[in-house]
Amino acid sequence: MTTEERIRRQKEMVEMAGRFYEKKGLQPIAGRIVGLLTVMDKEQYTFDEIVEDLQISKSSASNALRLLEISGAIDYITVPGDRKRYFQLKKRDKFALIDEHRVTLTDALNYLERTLELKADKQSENAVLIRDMIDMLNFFLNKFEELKKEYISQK
Amino acid sequence: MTTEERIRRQKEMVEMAGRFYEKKGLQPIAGRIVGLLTVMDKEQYTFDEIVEDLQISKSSASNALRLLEISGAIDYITVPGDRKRYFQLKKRDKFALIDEHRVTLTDALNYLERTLELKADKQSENAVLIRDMIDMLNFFLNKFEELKKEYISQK
DNA sequence: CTTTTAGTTCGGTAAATTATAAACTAAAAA
DNA sequence: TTTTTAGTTTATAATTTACCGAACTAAAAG
Repeated sequence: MTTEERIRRQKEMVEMAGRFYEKKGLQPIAGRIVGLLTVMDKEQYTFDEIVEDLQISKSSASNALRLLEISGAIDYITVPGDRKRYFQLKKRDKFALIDEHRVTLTDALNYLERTLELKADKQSENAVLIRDMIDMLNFFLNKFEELKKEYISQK
Repeated sequence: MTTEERIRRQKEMVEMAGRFYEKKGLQPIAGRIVGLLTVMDKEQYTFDEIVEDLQISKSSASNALRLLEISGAIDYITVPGDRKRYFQLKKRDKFALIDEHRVTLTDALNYLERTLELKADKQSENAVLIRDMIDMLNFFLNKFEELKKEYISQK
């Protein structure tokens, strides 16, 4: 693969990544920024480079960058004697992705438990289904921690 | 807890459930409908009951119900000699919730694999992080199936 | 044949979201 | 001191989403 070919494909991938992050609730421009910082070989981008590469306005960039920093997706470094910020993907624990899912499942578990409590007839079809799901969620959530340990020790 | 107290709390719970499903991408009214069918003791609702209970227009109800049926969240039964549809939560496999997460994680895995392939320097910080995440996702996704089997056999 | 029932479809609108341009600011450079 | 840099803020435009009312329809009931 030539360098130009690689860069072309990477730019396509930034778009795909953007849509991927949009589905997770990011606004389009924020998604593209995360895509850019994840997919391209360059790992630090200045404000102006982001504006230029994604062809967006400075205000959109400013807004999205602020949001992404608050939410912990990105951060930036500075170099002494250089006023620019160099934005980069926040180096997260590799378990972060899995842990997010664990949180979502825990939320679901809480919602289902509170719902079951309020059922007049705990033997109704829905109540039984809810109880089954609660039971299964508990099983999986407990195993999560075990799996993490197993994974770490195996390395 | 008196019956009125229970119903009052259940109605509060329908709101909470609605917001819960909104976060999953459902529009507000669709979320409330799923909440209603999940939380309340009544397990089948007619079109008019939904319109009445949630205080929404017929068109909003029609729209949301169509969407929810297409997406497989609800279905309805009919009774011979009765033109009404009785909407209910689709009785899904209790693993459905877990399986959805598996699909999401698989999507993430694909995205990361395609991204890693395009990296010029596979030893760059991001590339190494991406490889670690891919490795861990593979580990967890494989264990998922094992866990399902373990859960089923233990019952 | 007319009326009622059980919704569906269409057109419009209000509200929310997303993005922009332009004015502004604080710090550094000239 | 003036100018430039590196953004931020503000006001607004454009787009999208969510919802409603009203007209409509197909089947059943009267």
